[in-house]
Amino acid sequence: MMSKKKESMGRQRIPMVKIKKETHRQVTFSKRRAGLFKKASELCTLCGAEIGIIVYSPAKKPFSFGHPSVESVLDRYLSRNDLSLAQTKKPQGNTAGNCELNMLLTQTVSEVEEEKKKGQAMADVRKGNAARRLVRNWWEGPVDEMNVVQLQVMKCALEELRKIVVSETNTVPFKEVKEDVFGFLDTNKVTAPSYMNTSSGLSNAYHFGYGNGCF
Amino acid sequence: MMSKKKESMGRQRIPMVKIKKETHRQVTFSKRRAGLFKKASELCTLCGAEIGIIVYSPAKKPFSFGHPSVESVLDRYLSRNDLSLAQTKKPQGNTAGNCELNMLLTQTVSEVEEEKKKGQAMADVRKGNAARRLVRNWWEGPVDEMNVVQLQVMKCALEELRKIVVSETNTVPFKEVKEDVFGFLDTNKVTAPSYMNTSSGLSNAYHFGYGNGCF
DNA sequence: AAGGCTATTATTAGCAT
DNA sequence: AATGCTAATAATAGCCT
Repeated sequence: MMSKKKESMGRQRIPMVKIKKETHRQVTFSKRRAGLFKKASELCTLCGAEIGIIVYSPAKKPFSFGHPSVESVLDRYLSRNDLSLAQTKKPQGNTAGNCELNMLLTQTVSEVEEEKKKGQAMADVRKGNAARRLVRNWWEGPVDEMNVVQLQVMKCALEELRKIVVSETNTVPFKEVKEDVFGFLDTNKVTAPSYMNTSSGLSNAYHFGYGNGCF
Repeated sequence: MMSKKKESMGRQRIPMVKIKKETHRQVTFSKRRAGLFKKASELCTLCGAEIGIIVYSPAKKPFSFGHPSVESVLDRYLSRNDLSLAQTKKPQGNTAGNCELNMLLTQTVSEVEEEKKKGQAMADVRKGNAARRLVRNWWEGPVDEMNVVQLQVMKCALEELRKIVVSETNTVPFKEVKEDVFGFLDTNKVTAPSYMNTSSGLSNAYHFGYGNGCF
């Protein structure tokens, strides 16, 4: 009598490696992309978060999700409200400061690595800064190209920054930071450190790198 | 013998609305953010996708995920390096241009609508320009959202401006200085990289809006 | 390729630490 | 705030249509 053994074999566990079969990969991409966006949507609703997601399919087609809009989120991210280094760091006290510095350095290293790969060292040499910025502002240019007013403002900003640096330095044990930061160079991760917070030079976001073993 | 009824009541279904309890919301945010990033990571691995995610917590803290890096993905998105645009649309010739214009207008309208909702008409009125720039800077936001450092810098800048107004108007081409330094009072001058000028609704990504009913 | 359909695996809500 | 636990819900792999 008809107990067909199984209507389907149901969900099967799959190995976390790139799916080889082209068609299969495409299907999985569509389904999981939808799932990802749904998760994002729920996070927005439940927690009042603002999220921007950009996905490039294996075929290089772009997909995006945004709340309240992709632009508003990118906007905020790119304009680095982060002279706010202070804002995010302050509340935590020194342990957090340690972590934050660690993240900042880690991210910088990551950026450097990527820039090297892309062979775009040119733009960086000018500043003696390996990490190129997506968004450039007048104060990022050569000092000798600034006008008097800009220089004044810059001076003021630097003084404020110095205050922060000094106070941070007093509370953060450098040795520990150094170890933490360079520790990840030992791993063979290509793109990013493990599931760790990193603060990018571009807006001090807590950044989460990609990696198969990370999750 | 003590079969404790339940070790836990297990996962409970929760309504898809903003979680009211602050602490609870924070916990959920952390857990689900991790889940979201994991999903993204898996999508990268399984399908070879490139993904950039930016999340702002309810407390406005930024978090990001990126593969190969947030910057590379945003960069591509913003500059519309995406081949799909050129590939699928270019061949069409002027119909494509038409489409692009349409998208630009649509995007602009969306932005205006959003600005209105957010009650930030100010920035637009100031310019008498409906189309807001993608990239904004911290000093363009409400003063009460600035942190101490930002306020200090802003104060400096304003003082410099005052000096100019008071004593240098006659000798210094005010207009020029103003545009250079206080570009933040006129976003036209600030920051926008060349590729931002290009029209179109910001890359023709397939976009998925936020909404409870969407998923 | 885009939607259903389960049987399974994966994620996570509520608690406890 | 972060981690561990467990029962329950949610996502989805493999098939079909």
